[in-house]
Formats: sequence, C-alpha cells, structure tokens
Amino acid sequence: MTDRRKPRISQRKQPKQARSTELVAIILEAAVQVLAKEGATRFTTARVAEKAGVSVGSVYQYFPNKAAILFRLQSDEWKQTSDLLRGILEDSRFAPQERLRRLVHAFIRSECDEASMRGALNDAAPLYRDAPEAQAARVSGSRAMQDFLRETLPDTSDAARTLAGELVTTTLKTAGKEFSERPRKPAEIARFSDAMADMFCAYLDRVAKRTT
Amino acid sequence: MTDRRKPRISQRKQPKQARSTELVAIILEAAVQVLAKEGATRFTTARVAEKAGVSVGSVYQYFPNKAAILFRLQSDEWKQTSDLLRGILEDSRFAPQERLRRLVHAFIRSECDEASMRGALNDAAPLYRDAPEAQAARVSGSRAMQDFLRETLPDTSDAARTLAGELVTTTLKTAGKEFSERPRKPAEIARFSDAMADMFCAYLDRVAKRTT
DNA sequence: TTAGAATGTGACGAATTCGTCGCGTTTCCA
DNA sequence: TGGAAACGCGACGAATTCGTCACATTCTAA
Repeated sequence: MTDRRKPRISQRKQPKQARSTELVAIILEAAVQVLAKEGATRFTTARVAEKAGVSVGSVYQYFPNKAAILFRLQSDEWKQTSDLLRGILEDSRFAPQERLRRLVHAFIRSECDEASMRGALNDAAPLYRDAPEAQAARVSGSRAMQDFLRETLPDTSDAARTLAGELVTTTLKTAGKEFSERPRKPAEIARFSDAMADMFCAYLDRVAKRTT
Repeated sequence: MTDRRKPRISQRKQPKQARSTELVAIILEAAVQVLAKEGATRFTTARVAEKAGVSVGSVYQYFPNKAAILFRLQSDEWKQTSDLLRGILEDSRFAPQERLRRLVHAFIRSECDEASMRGALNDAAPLYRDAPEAQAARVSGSRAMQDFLRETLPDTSDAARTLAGELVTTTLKTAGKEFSERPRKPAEIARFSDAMADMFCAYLDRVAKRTT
C-alpha cells in the first residue's frame, strides 16, 4: 500500500503444468469478481484467494504482490478494448465519420457494461500505475487513432493531427469513464454517445476546413 | 478504509474560540501539504497532525474521521473553481465563444497549477465520495453552464441543451484532469486548451444550426 | 517405481492505520 | 477570581493487511 515505491509487477513465475496455468486463470477470474463486488479498497490477496478457493501462498506463487494482479487485469482490459477500437477504425466498409460514430458507441457501451469492475480498477490505479511496466504500456496507446486521422485529415500538419488525436482520445476515454460511473439506461447511453460523436465530427470537420 | 460504509463526514464540532478556528485552518493547510507531497495512500490523520504540529486528538476534535478532511478539501476546491467558472461565463464583456475559450483556458491552467494535490485528492475519492454529503454536493454542479447555454442556444430544446451541457462539462472536467496528470509546459497547456475550446465551439455551432 | 521438480497450503510476524479516552491546560465570563 | 466549558494531548487497543516460509501434495520423466 505504499505510494512512492515502484514494486516490480511482472509475473513471478511461469506456470509449467496444466493445473497451474488453470490456477492463474482462476485467480484472475476471482480477482475480477472481488474487484467488482467488493471495490478497490477491499480488494485483498486473501479475499481473492478465498474467492478462488485457493490459498494465499498460491496467489503469491504467480504474482509478486497485489499490484501485479491489478496490473494484469488492467493490461488485459487495455488490450481488449484497444483491439476492439482498432477493428472499428479500420473497418473500411463504413465512411470515416460513421466509423468514428461506431467507435464512440462501442467504447461507451463497453465501458458501461463492466462499469463496476472498471470503476474499481480505476480506484486501485494508484497501486500499479507508478510501476515501470505500467509506464511502458501507456505509451502504445492511441496508434489506431493516428492512422485513422491520417486518412481523414490528409492535408493537416502532423502536429495538428497529433493534437486532435490526443484530444479525441482522452475525451473519449475519460468522459466515457465518468459517464459510466453512474448506472445508465440504454437510451441515455445512446444519446450521450451520439452527442459525443457529433462533437468529434464537428471538431474534425473544422480542423479539416482550417487547412484546406 | 472501508468501501461500503458511508461514514458521516460533516464537521464534528464548530470551533468556538479563536485558537480553535485557527487550528482548523492549520489542519486543513497541513492536509493539503501531506496530500500533495505524500500522495493519497500515505495521507494519514497522524501525518496531518504531525505536519500541522498538533496532536491526533485535536484533529479528531473537529473532523469525525479521515474522510471528512478529504471531503472538506474537495468541497473547498469545488466551490473555488465553480466560482471561477461562473465568473467567466457571466462576464458579458466578451462574446459567448470567447467566454467559453477563456473558461477552458482558466480551468485547465488551474488544474495544472495544483496538479499533484488534485491528483491525490482524486485518488482518495473512494474514501469520501459515497458519503451522502458528497452525493448532495455533486448535484449542484453545472448550473452556470446551463445558464450560459440558454443564452447561446436559445432555439434549442431543453433536453438537447442539457445534454450538450453535460457533455461539455464532463469533457472539460475529466479530460482536463487527465491532461494535467503529467507535467506540462505552458505552451502545451495553451495548445491543448485551444484545441478543446475549438472542439466545444464547433460542437455548439453545430447544435445551434441543427435547430435553426 | 521413484527421485526431484513443480505446485499448493495456511499460520504467522511485521507493519500500518484508525479513532478513542482519560487527563491536563487554556479561555471565558459572572 | 473561581469554576465551568472549551481546547488540546498522545499513548494505546483493535483491526486490517501484506507477503513469507516451512512443510505437504501432486506431477513428470527416467
């Protein structure tokens, strides 16, 4: 529970037998449960072990500390959504603006779907975000968005495009998270997503015009 | 440190003599220091008391628990920025879009100014945000923005205006926070603020046109 | 079959933290 | 000026949490 320390966070030992591979999966699943149901401050290796029907020792066999479990969950989450978004942005069946719209909807819906887990994971961020591994993971964030913008804003300078990309990306991510913190009805979700997509489209149109 | 509990958070006792009034101020100041320098997880009543040159007992004389101190800091913060923003939005010397631009710049600059304190306060949010007092405070959030939009988008439906207001408000707040989490140069801050203001203006223009 | 590697166990020590309570000190006011 | 109320103190009990370690069990390969 220290803040300034930067604990190693990578996995301690690779499972070599089938049962231990499965064990890791069970632990991670239990971790998700505990996080969602108990919240970040009650997320404990002991509780995870109990939920998994396993002893604490086994947990520490594959994860050097609590932070490592959380980081793993966050990594999986990142990978999952980043794949999702990339897929949508590269789907050439749709016009660029339609792709963006779908992106926003997909992201916010997914954010609302697992709101309690993600909220808790977010609350726990102070425990793992200062570790070097987490820093590295943060860099490779919004590659897909830049590629998309290169296609959409071909005549815009690199600097302006980068800025626009950062703005859109952070807005989507953070405002989406905030929005999903309270329970929402499907209609609400759709309306908010539409509004955000409108905002992005209006902004990108304006950026495009500016350099034409 | 429990998550599900909703501790009372209001002040325990009103200071009645000058020295105790000053004491509360000293405690709060120390709390800010500790939060900024030590981070949320090392924020402790004991540390606050030590920093304030006061005993723990005195701290608990005026705050029922740790969460109450944090909530008080957050409340002060909210009040302060909400006054700032209201002032800018109501300043009729400037055209609406210019006001919005100034709003964004002021908010993000202020966010960057005290980034470490606000970041830590945010990390500690799980400790106080579930208390009923905090829920109540959240409601009276973005009144000024709605008034501003009533002026800017007179022909838009209430529902659409509310939606637009929520989107702009949450975007400003959350994206601003995220942006300020890493240290930024003044030029960077200005560029990002400009981009965000552009985005808002483009969006609001589009909303306005839609109903004209 | 059997040695030894991999895996799994859970009681336990160390550390931290919260908030209280009994008691001493200062201030107020009649 | 004297007593009551306000104020301030800090050692301490209760609770929680982290992560380890010595030992038990299961698996693999020769």
